[in-house]
Amino acid sequence: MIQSVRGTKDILPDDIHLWNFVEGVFKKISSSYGYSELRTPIFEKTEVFVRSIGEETDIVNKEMYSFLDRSNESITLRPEGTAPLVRAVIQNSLIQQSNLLRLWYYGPFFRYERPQKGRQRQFHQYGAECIGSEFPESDAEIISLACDILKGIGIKNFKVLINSLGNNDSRDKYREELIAYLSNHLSELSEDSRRRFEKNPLRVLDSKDEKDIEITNSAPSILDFLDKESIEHFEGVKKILTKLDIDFTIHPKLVRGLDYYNHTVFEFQSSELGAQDSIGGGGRYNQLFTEFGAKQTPAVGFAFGVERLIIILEKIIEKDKLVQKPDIFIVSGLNPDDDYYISLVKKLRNMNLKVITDLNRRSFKAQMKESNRVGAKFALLLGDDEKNSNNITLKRLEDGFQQTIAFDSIENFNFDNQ
RNA sequence: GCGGGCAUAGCUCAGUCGGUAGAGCAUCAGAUUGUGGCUCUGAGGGCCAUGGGUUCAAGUCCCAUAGCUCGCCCCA
Repeated sequence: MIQSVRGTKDILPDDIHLWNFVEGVFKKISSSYGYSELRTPIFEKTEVFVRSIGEETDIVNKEMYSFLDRSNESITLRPEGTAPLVRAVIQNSLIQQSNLLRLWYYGPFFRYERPQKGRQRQFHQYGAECIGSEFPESDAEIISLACDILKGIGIKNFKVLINSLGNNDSRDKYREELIAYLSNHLSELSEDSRRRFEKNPLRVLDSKDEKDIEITNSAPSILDFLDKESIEHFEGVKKILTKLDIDFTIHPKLVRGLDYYNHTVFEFQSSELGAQDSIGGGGRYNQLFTEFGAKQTPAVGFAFGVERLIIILEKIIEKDKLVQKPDIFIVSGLNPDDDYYISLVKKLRNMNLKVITDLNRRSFKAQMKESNRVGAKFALLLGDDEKNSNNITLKRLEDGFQQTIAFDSIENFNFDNQ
């Protein structure tokens, strides 16, 4: 049997309702915050990601789906959304047209990783970016938007972790101090963390190894290295979040995987997910535009892993509630090409009712069963009797109540309030 | 890229000491002609993941390959 590619999944009719629901929440909440959707292509020149994400990151080194196209250009299936969006903003001069952009995106992304729960090779992200403000109120707006989406989906048990990496000066100073501290404990660190130490020392801070945690607990804290500007920014964010009643935890060891973050970084976690407990995260990236050769432009944004949201949603909602049941199942003894039958179906569909008919010429009884199985509100019984008297028979399946209605007065029948 | 586990009907799973497959649910059909759910009766449905090996004999034991899954790494 031919199978789908490893790490990819079909979203079946049974599950699509969950996706439609979540996607509806994305649209509704984004719109209520004044965010507009921006769709970028699913692939980009490889350069877009190498420049922005950082050459030393695992994403770029071993997780990208890159290939040479027929004109020998290196192309990459997008592994994340911020870089393409920034590319699009610059290329289309959007920031020149308006000095503040509120944008969101949603779609599939690709990383060549070992699949596990909540992690696939083709996965989906929703993200929002606020571009053009350096002030803490924009950080707060983004975090608030994210929280409202989670609430809109019905997810209540999530944690908001925040931290500040400070501006470049603060971050560099801290990096040096951290390296100095860790060098003294190198031999005690796990193998993984020694490797991180070489490539990206900040990442040692979120090791899961017990011994590493012990060591980094005594390491200098980034928060002690923030300069005046960085402190003011961080305090501003915290103040607004508090006033918005957003319950956050300051987590000085939170650093994010992508190189382009500075100042505020944050992450949303849920305990429902096992090891992949992060449902989303983001932060401020004031330098990213300059990486693309554009004028420095302050920005802040975040992304959710939609598969992870769906996993949680499945646990807290009854799928049935999202399914639109048919209004009418037509149980017919007439020929499938009978004029009376066809004009009836046409009429009902024109009334915007969800109408299902039998296509397998099955027995009257089997059609009744089917109407029950699909959860239709009414079975509409149709045969020679009805045809000859220009009537229909409607049976309410919930309680079996049956009534006869004239064909010409169907428009006046209220199918909802029955 | 590195470890552990799993695989039998559409689904959830049995399958003894190695002797060529079972249940429940679902599906379909009947239980006096055009009336569902409950009940009863019956039916269909399996290359036992794939490929090798051991054996008189393999769903069962061994190896390999894909896949899924749980961790690590990484990240959303």
